[in-house]
Amino acid sequence: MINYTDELRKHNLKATPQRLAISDALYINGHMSIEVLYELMLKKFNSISLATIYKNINLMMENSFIQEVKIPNAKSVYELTKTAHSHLVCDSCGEVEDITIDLDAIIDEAKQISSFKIDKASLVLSGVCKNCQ
Amino acid sequence: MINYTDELRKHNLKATPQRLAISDALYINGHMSIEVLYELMLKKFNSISLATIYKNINLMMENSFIQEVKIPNAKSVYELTKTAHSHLVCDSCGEVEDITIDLDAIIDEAKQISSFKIDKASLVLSGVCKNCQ
DNA sequence: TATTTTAAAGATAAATATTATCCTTTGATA
DNA sequence: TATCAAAGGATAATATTTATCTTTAAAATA
Repeated sequence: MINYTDELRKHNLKATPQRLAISDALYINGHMSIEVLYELMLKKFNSISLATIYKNINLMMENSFIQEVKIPNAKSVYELTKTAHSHLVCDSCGEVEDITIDLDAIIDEAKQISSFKIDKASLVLSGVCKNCQ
Repeated sequence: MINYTDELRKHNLKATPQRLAISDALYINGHMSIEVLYELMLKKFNSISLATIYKNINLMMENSFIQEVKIPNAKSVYELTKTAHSHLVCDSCGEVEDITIDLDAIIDEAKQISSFKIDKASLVLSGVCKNCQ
């Protein structure tokens, strides 16, 4: 188990017990929706407020400690910020997995055929996971 | 100007004036949020209900007549369904543009390194558009 | 370590966004 | 043109997210 105290502070976030628990939950589960995260946090802090979840998620995003992953036909999930990567989503069970694919060639191609200055690529691949096949 | 009557019917959607107007608006504007679409439709039908917008957007999505585009840090926009393509988003003005890039190589790579059965790829590139540079 | 300061937590109200319901109207088919 | 299922409008009900206010606690500092 990692202690996220320093990591939070590096992102200008006070290391409160609630934030440490959110960090742990995201570390363990990888990707969580607001709803699921709230349910889980309620087990640890029986009086945690939903507003606390929202405030922390928003602040953690502003400070780049976590990131939102928008998924086709599903609610957003959140993950700890790590090196750039893409996502795999199971259309059957909803499971979200990280996958690292080099998108440089794609980005270069896009730069050539468009007039945009491109600096980020977000790729979500949908399909059926091993378990659901 | 295209007449979407037949196109709607092909997707099992009755061709009502409201739906024809929504189709036209999406054809002309390319990508629109619920909010902007509603504002625009109000100019044409001064008593159109917001519920009508939602009901139609949802039904049109179910029937694959339109598609939702989820964008990082912004509200979803909707577009008429066309052949598979990716999107470019301007972080400055929010403009969304279509871009066609072959993602087959990427999908093949993902298939090899994961245990998922992959059937769809959704790519959103972010940057700064010509106008905002 | 005690004190002070500032920010976060909790409770809850308010604001937004989305969906459901019910009645009226209308598009599509015969 | 008559019929009927479906769509529209009005609006209530839910769901989601944000704001406000008071209390509590993290972290800086004396």
